Amino acid sequence: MDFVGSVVSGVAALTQTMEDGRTQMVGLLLPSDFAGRPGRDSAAYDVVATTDLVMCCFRKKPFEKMMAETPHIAQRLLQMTLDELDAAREWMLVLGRKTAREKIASLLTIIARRDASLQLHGMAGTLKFTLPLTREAMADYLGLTLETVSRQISALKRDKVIFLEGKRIITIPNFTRLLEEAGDDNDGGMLA
Amino acid sequence: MDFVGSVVSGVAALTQTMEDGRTQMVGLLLPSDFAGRPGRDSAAYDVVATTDLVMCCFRKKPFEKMMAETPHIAQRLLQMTLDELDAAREWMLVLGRKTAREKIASLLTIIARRDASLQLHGMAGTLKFTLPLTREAMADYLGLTLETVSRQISALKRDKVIFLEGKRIITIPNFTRLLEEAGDDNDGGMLA
DNA sequence: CGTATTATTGACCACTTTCAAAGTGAGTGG
DNA sequence: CCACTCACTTTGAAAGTGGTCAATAATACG
Repeated sequence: MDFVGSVVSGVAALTQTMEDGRTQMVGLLLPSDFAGRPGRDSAAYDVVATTDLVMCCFRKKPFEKMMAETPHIAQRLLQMTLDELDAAREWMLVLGRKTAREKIASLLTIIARRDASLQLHGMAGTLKFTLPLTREAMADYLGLTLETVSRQISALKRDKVIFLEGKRIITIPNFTRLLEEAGDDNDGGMLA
Repeated sequence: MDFVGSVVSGVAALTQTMEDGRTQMVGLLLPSDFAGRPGRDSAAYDVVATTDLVMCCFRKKPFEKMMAETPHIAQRLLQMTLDELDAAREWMLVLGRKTAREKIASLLTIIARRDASLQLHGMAGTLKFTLPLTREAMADYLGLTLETVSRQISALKRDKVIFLEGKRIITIPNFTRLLEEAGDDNDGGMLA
């Protein structure tokens, strides 16, 4: 990886894989997210696009030079890295302590929020968005099997927490209900 | 949290807790680790000492001032944060995809490595160290119950991967064997 | 259309959890 | 000094969640 850059549209995944093939997604790059590690040469993870993807890239060397010259940029980058760290740690709670159903609900919550902020509309009323991940990618993100993902999505549909059009388009009639299902009773004041 | 600082001796844990009491450790602060988030006021997690703890602290305000004036420090901090991010992501693989036995072995691996680098000896031959965590703290780190932790430690002992003196002092006769048990067949060149 | 990929569903099984009981050990006070 | 207590740990049996294997269905694509 000789580049750094940020996602313009589409979705990419950072994944780690064990020798026997078990894989875990360790980061999800949605539009506006930054990728790459200034000051590092090692590519610690695999980065794979899960949809068509447009990124805005810079060669790493000039970018690092700019960083050294502009303290403000290093500061900004530190803030973004701290945000990523927060996201990773929140995800550790999901992976370690939530049930399969809660995991699915948590993922939908994240995607819904990101989509809402991108579309510049709030979280009130019904939300509708396209899942940018296959069931398998969701499973890799959640530490589940794709069968379990499928079953839990069916269960959430049966319980009317979500509605599906086709396999990818999801409607959420009541976001608060989804948050409850995620075990995140607290809505974090994001209902704005 | 009006301080930042680094651990001199002892161990502290960063934990996140759900309303119903389920808790997940999201970071382990061992000697030489840094704690605190320059530029942030929110304390996103609980920080609890799990042993007697000595830290070297700075008030956050003057520290941030120093950071703004000394670009080198911001750079260093970014590197440390990237390291933490790597550690968090490695842990996501553990939480999401490893079995209980592999999880225990992975944790022992980390503690053994940290202890070795602190004691300034390599990973060859037999290693011996004190577990700085209760079974419950280990369970919270690994996303398991304390009973499962206890059972798996007993199993590793039965299989002679580890030896115990009392409940806290662990001897590892063959580190490579432990790595295999952790599912990390690759030793990362740390055998030095 | 036919083939390949992705998704759903079912039956069965394994691993981890839950609930419960008993064991260990350090520290305290009689 | 010993018995008592409390926290921590170990162990067992039963139950449950998610995994595995397998068949079927839906969708995309040539």
